[in-house]
Amino acid sequence: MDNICKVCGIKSTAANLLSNEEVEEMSSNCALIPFAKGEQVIRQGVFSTNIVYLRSGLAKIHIHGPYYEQIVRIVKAPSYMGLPTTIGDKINQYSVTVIEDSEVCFINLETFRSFLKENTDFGYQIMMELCQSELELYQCCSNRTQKQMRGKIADVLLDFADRIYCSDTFHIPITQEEFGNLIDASRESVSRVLSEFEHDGIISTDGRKIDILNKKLLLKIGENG
Amino acid sequence: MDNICKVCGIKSTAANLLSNEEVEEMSSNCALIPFAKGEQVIRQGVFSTNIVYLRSGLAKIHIHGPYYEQIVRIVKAPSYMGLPTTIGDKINQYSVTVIEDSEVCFINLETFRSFLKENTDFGYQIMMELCQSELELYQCCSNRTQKQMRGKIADVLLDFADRIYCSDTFHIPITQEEFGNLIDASRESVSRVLSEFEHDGIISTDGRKIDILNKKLLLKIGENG
DNA sequence: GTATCTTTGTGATATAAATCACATGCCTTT
DNA sequence: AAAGGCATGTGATTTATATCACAAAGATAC
Repeated sequence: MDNICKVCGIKSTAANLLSNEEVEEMSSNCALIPFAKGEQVIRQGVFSTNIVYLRSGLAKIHIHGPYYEQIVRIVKAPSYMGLPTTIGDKINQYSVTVIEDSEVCFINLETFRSFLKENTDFGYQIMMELCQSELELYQCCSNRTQKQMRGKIADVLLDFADRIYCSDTFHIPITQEEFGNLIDASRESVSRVLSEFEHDGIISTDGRKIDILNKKLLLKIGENG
Repeated sequence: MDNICKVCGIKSTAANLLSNEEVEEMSSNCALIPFAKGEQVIRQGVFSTNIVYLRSGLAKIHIHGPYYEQIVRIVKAPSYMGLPTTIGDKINQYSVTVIEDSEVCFINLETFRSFLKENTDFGYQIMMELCQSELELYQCCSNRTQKQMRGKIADVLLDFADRIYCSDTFHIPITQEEFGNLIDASRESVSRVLSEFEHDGIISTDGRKIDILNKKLLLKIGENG
């Protein structure tokens, strides 16, 4: 059996705390699988059977709402996906779908659990990551509801530029419909505000391609709601 | 030194997994303090220095938003408060204020950390609780934005009845202004919908006292948004 | 017990954003 | 290359809810 995890250059911070024997054990209980844009990795409502690690690519976390499928957030690799729903609850409480071609590692849940129980450094690191993502959710909660559309759209554009693509020129990886579901707005409103931003010289667009021209103003719009 | 934690009848599930020696150590590094309604236990923006355990009472978790202080959720004792912001980040990312007279245990952070590192059962249990609260936040996120006022108000009333007070008759522990901040609505709208519910015979009110008369209908309003 | 502040109730008006409607553009499939 | 389907742009209209305004009722302080 080849020890694929050992040679993997993009292991998680937690996995780097595992011993050689543990890495080997992980390797034997882990599968690296390519996912094409649009394929679903975790499905809300079904049993969770594996830990999911997004090795490369980009994914959206989404959840059934009363009216539409709400996109809660967009996660960039490398990152575990859905830890709380996998280790905390038997049934997935939300879905994860890849929005760019990605690589996903499926790690056997029992193997992962045994690391948690036996390697306290590993457990501690995973716990820190859970804490971090919970804190981000709190932020999410208050921004989502108090800001108005222009502010929320500005925030998302800045998030793409700064966190996801690390460039002021990028390609929006979701449709305007999904963009709306991410910020709780209608597709039409997203389109209108984007046009408005372009008209005001804040961005330039070419299809899904976005160029941020006046970042300072965009930041200000984001702050003021 | 008296071992107050040993005789405490409402220890957390995690604390019940500690050894006698550990309980004794916790006892020596822990203070039980009464809090009066309205007093703040955790303040956003300052250093976190202790683990906070709400032993009895009721508290609200709130966070600065761009326009108002958003109440994220209401937590009933017994429960740890603000674990992610205490162990995950040095600076509190949100505030916790007691909304009924309560008892709070402050546990030394380093003591708690040492339990996490040395007692894997304890650590595992804390991790499960973190997972659980993160999942609740996801739910929060989608309900908060997709439902309209009547639905959100119905949900909160049902939550008070079923989770918080376990009775269809109860006293609302927050002002209508705060009620609004919890569901992202204006104070006036809350007042209006409550009047409406009373007029429709769904609830009866006497000041802050609420009696749920038609729970089935309330559930339906909550579901339909 | 009176005065002051806070909380609540309710009408009138304003407004952000949804919805509806339809045109246009773009990708994919054959 | 044509056809069909999905994604986008933009105007007109509707609607839920905020905001404004003020009165009444409770709570708290003096």
